Amino acid sequence: MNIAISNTSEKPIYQQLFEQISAQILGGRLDSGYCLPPIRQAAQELGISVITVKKAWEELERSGLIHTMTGKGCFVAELTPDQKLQIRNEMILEQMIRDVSYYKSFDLTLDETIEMLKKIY
Amino acid sequence: MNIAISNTSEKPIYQQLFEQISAQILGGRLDSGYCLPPIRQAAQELGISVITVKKAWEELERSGLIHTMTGKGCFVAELTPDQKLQIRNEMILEQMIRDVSYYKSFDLTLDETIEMLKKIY
Amino acid sequence: MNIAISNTSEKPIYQQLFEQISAQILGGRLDSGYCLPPIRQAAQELGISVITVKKAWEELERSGLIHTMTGKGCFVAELTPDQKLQIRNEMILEQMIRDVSYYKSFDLTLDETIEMLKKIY
Amino acid sequence: MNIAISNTSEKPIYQQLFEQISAQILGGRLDSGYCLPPIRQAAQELGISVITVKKAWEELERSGLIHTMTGKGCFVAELTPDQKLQIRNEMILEQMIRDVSYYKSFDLTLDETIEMLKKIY
DNA sequence: GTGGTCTAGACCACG
DNA sequence: GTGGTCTAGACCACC
Repeated sequence: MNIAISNTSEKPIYQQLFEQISAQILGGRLDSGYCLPPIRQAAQELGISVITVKKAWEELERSGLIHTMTGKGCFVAELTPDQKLQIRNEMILEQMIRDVSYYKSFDLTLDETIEMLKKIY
Repeated sequence: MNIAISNTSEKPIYQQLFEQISAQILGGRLDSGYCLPPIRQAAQELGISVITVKKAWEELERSGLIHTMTGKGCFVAELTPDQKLQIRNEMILEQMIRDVSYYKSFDLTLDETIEMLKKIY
Repeated sequence: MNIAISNTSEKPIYQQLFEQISAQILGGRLDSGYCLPPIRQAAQELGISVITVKKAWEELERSGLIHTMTGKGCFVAELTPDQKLQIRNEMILEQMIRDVSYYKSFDLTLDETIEMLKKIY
Repeated sequence: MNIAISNTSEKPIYQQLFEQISAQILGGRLDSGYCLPPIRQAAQELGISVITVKKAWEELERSGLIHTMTGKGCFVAELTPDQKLQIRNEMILEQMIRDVSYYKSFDLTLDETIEMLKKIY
């Protein structure tokens, strides 16, 4: 549970959780078959509500990244590296399309965008 | 009022308004001194609530892009091209920093980011 | 809101809600653009919790049957009769596949199944 | 013990066990007087918990399909073919009534139901 | 022990 | 007014 929750962020807590765990699974930092901590334990460790954790877990399951076995726990899904890469790229692409439409509304060119990106990275 | 409002977007309407007008001002499509339409008229034209328009106007004023003169209307602020460019870049940078932190959480490298951007643009 | 909730049923309340409203939308008894009652009102009318209603509404949105507009309400999605028919058949088919696998485990033949169905209908 | 347990299924494991053994008994694949394996052995073979097996056995006994003789084991009950057929049909009918009520909620006619069934079988 | 459901009630953002 | 999020706490089913 290497998770950082920001209460001040504009992003809902459950979404922060979802994104960070997604990234860990898709990046191979959480292996297939790994058992996530019980929602009550995770909630306590992170200092948030059980329900908030559950909501994040539900999103993960809906995305096919974990699999819940009632009474046993929640396990990281069995995904091939290819599948992981594809899901990762879809998630990023979906977000990036929104980002680019914002940049474009300011007439930001591709070159300008790349230049700014280089500074930030 | 060349504005496109999407009811299905996840973005709040007032923010869509704010972003589009900001972009028009900073891109020179709305000249300094131009008088924005009265909020009631704008609301009617766009088919949205007066309160929503007012909120967008307030945000614009807070950003220094327009200036409200009670009883007369809202006018685009007098800004030099340099000032406009600077505000524009700040707005974009602020957003891009958030975007990049999202990409990074998926271990997306700068090169990968640029490659995906090129496809989207 | 022509809904019947059974507290004794083994089915979760939110799922009963989801299924019944799905059926009403797909069957044309709730027209496109119709505004569902506010979740608080629906909860009160049905004598259940706001959260339970919300969960059902979320499932409906996830299935593309309704569209939520924060601050305005939840509206039945614009779907062509063809789209409705397709979604309906998919929902039924998904369930029927499970049903059939149960029948088959008892060596129930297609003819026997049809015969029993005729009696029940 | 020709049993297939699915951990990914939404159905509880004990119920999967119950249904499959019921079907085997009622279909004559498990003869009257046959001694079921000890729950510990069954649990080990299937890779599930002893408690889960015990719960399935209890359900089977409650349905009159097996008979437990403490210290000796669990034996398939003595049932005439007619009795078996009747119990089988009751079990199926009970389920099918629920299934049909679901189909009917979508205004699925008997003919449509039969047509879809034929495709699935 | 685990997750699944339902409850009541609070606070915030949006229109 | 609307929905969106988060909270605490209860009860149940499953393992």
